[in-house]
Amino acid sequence: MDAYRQKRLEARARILKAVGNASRLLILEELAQGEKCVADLTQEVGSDISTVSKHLSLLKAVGLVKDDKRGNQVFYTLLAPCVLNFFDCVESVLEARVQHQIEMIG
Amino acid sequence: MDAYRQKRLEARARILKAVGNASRLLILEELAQGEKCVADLTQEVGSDISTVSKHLSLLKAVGLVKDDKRGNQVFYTLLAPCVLNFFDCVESVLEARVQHQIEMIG
DNA sequence: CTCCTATTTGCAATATTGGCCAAATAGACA
DNA sequence: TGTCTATTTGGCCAATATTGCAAATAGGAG
Repeated sequence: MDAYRQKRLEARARILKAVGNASRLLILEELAQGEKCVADLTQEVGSDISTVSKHLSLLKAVGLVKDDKRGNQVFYTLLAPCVLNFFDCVESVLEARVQHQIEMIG
Repeated sequence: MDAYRQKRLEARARILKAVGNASRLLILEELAQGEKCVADLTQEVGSDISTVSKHLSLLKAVGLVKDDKRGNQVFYTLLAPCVLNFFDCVESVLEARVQHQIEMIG
């Protein structure tokens, strides 16, 4: 495999890995409704605020969200609405698997 | 957050996590062209065949691929063509980030 | 059955992740 | 300036993930 393909795969994997975590998935779902500050998201996620902050900085690093500092709060915005399509696809995979399991039983 | 939402997020995250790995991403790209056996995929990935086999069993466990044993070979097939849309979305995120960096420089 | 090939599984080493706590930073406001 | 609030960063630990090697398994051919 050539080095270019390798780099491209790694770049893609980095983004997908960022989405592949329950807490970050929740954050993305929340941000899909509109911008929110770290404290609000922390309320939803239920982890320590420092943990949520790190999740957000990872999402920002891969380009999925952007931040906007206003006063002493930081508001995060979803930059890639297409991640919502991810969710649909993933949902269909889940349903297909359930269907498959039903067939195995029956 | 209610327990149902938690479970749903974890199930989704499990699938997305499976995609968020360069080797598995390569495997999925290869399988998008049609079914392949473990040895063929190993050739592409460049890791040990046991490693590739483990990647495949993970992809199968989350329902993204299925396997079909024929003779002494095992052929894997992509079950969720919609993951290809992931790739488009991820690509657009990558491009947007590059664009953003250009703006920062300029 | 024996041998050969393809794949999977078990194990151990190493790397990465996710979490909390504590400390540092940044901004608002007196 | 000092204090309060919001967020980020650094350190650390436990849990999980990734990998390769070696051994086990499964199927085809002689």
